[in-house]
Order: sequence, then C-alpha cells, then structure tokens
Amino acid sequence: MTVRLLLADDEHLIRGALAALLSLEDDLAVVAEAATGPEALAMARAHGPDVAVLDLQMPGADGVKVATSLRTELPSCKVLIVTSHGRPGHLKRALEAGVRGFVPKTVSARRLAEIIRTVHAGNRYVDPELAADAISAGDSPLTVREAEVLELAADGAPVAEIAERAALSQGTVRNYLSSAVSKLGAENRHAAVRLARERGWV
Amino acid sequence: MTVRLLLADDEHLIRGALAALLSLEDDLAVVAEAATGPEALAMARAHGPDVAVLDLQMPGADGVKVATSLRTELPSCKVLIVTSHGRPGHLKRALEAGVRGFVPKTVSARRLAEIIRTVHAGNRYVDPELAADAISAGDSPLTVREAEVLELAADGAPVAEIAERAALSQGTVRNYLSSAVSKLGAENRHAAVRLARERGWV
DNA sequence: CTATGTGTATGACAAATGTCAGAAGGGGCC
DNA sequence: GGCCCCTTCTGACATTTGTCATACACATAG
Repeated sequence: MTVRLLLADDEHLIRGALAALLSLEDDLAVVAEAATGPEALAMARAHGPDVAVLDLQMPGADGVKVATSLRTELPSCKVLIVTSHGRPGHLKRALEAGVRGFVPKTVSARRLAEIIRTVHAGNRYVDPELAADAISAGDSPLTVREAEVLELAADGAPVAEIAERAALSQGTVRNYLSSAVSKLGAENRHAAVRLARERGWV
Repeated sequence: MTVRLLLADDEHLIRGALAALLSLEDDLAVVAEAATGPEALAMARAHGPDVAVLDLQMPGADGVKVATSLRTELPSCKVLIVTSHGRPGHLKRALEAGVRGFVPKTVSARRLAEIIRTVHAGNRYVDPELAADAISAGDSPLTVREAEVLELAADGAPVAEIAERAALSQGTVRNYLSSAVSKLGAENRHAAVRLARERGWV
C-alpha cells in the first residue's frame, strides 16, 4: 500500500530533488507538486493525497494557512510542514491548525521518509529541537490586539497609519504599543517587533 | 571528463537531494558536501573541486565570503551561488567576489546541471530575472557612513546607542539617518532599513 | 587653486513617540 | 454580584526623532 504525497515548495530545485528522492522509496509516491499556497490547495483538491508535505514559506499562502484550509476540506489528508528557519511560534500555530508533523529541512531524506510514514500512520511528529525551542520560548504575553497592532508596526509605519489601518484612535495605538514594548522588555516598538518576530509571536 | 563538484548548503534535505539529482548526470560527480561556510572552505581545500555550488545563506560564513576566500586559495575552482531569496545587492557583491554564476533555487535540477557545465567551461551565468532586478535597483545612493549608521539602526536601537557604537555624536547620527531616509524616500529610519535591506544595500 | 563632496559637529525647532493616569463598557469566572 | 482582564478612549507630559541651517576640516577632481 503506497502513500500518495503532495509536495509543495516554491523552490523548484528543492521540490524536484525531493520528489526524486522520495520516489526512490517503494512505499511512497509523489502524485502532485505545487509552488504556491493556492496551487497546493488546488492540487490537494484534485488529487486527494494521503499526506501533504508543505513548505512553511510559500508565496500566496503559507503552509499553516494551507493546512487550515485542508483540515476542513480534506480531513483525511495529513499535513507535514517542513521549514528552513523554524521559529518557535510557528510550531504552535501549526499545531493549532491541525498539522501532524513539523520538521526542519536539516533532516535527511531517509529520515523524512520515515516521518512521512509516521504521520501517515496517524501519529504526530515534531522535531525535538524545535519543540524544545517552542517550550522554552513559552507563550506570547501579548493580547490579541497588542499583537495585531505590533504586526502593523512591523514595516515601520508611523502611528497615524497604524491607527487608520487598525481602525483605532492614535492614542489607543500608542497605548498598545507601549504595553507591548514593556511586556517584551524592548527599547522601543521596532526592537519589540524584532523580538516578537524572533519568538514567532507575530 | 567529469566535473567534480563541491556542494554546500546547511539544509541536509536539500543538499542530499541535490547531490542525488546531480549525480544522475553522467558528466557530474559530487565529491564533497558541506553544511557551513568554514566547512565548505575546508572541503574545497581537501578535495580541490572544479566547481563549488554554494548556498548564499549558511551559518559561519555566507556564500560570498567563502567565494572570496576560494578565489585566492583555489583560483581554478569556479564558484556558483544558489539562493532562495535573491536580493539585488547580493548579486553585485557576489560578482565582485569573483563568483561565476548566480541562480535562484527556483530553477530545475536539469537546468542547474546545464549551468554548472556553462560555468565549468569558463563562462559566466547570471539568472536573467535577478540581473534585471539588480540593474533596476541600481547602485546604492548611500554614502559609506550612511550605510554603516543605517546598519546599526537595523535592530531598532535608539540614536544614543547607535552614536556610541559608531563613535559619533548623536547629532551626526541623526543627520546621517535623516539623509539616508530622504535618499530612500522612506517614512522614517525603520522603513529605510527595510528598503535598504530589500535592495541589498546593507 | 577652487569647487565639490564627504565626514563631522552644533544648536534649534517641529513632529512623532513613549509613558502615565484615568475612565467606561463588556466578558468570563468564582 | 463582584472581581479581573481586555478593549477602547482621552488628555497631558517627557523624551526621542526628524529636519534644517550652519560650520569647519579634508580630500579629490577639474
């Protein structure tokens, strides 16, 4: 009984190479490939794979967003996320989205094949190192609103613009930013954005 | 006559897969692999490959730094850089370091094999799209000092800290930042940092 | 030699940001 | 019901940034 795979990664080189390597395994078959989030979704609908191996960073919609959609549309399809630079918060988001596996791209292809089988068998697998990072980084101390506002501050926009985009008064925005900054122990909101990013809290 | 290759990429999955795919070509042979910059250098010294295929982002020393060292230590070894997210400025830096090829990871393995042959034959190859980006982005309008100060501003440090780290007066720092911000047409220095990053000017 | 550009610096002013106190409504929990 | 937290707002104030004018030394191109 072979496991039917969907492979999604925006880097053709990696996707192709991965497809070739995984196809070497007798019990694995790559039935579809995609280069973007929406494409992955379309391919999943069309082919109904057993396991979807998704890159975390893709144009259009990231792996977690795709996973969220897949959960309702194709509940039988298990999702495995692979990522280059795994930040703690991503793992949490992924798990909440019903992802069954989460591994860094530093694993070998052989190992990945094993993990695909694990996930297909209904078990979950999370890279121990990433899990440790996520646990030590802990939960975000930010409230939903604080995180949203911080997110909008990410590209260096002035308070006026953030206020408009969040449909809040400027005063409120400054309060949220101030509170986020102090919770994160940052010097100012830009450093706060950086910190929150590192921990995967935004 | 087979081309002897060194493969350097910190992601085991990709490196392994790539090695497998490139080995499928009759005239290519992967003689060494490395996961970090320094390791790549050591491997190159030990095996003297014909072509070094380096990832741009690696722990220790990035692809361009490795290329710089290789140029003097092993002039016969041609360097080909592959990258996930190619920013215009990187290409320029790479070319200045004597790199013979520069391609995004979105190319197929077949195509990469061809490019390796092109480079090995003594020609240069730069991905047309990246080249166009680099040309349209043009040269940095920033003076050396402006770029340095902007770099120090990158992690959201306040002016006082930047001034200290750059051994400049706070007023001077603000002048440089102001000038950099206006040259880049940014809203404020943080947006300026982002812009300069995108264009590869810092 | 002179003009120009860069590096550095001040001082002053305007604008944006950070901080704090306080207030009001709503949801959840014991 | 009472308490606590989140959301939202306002106003006031201190601090930090951003902008501009001006200045001088130094290098380099013309």
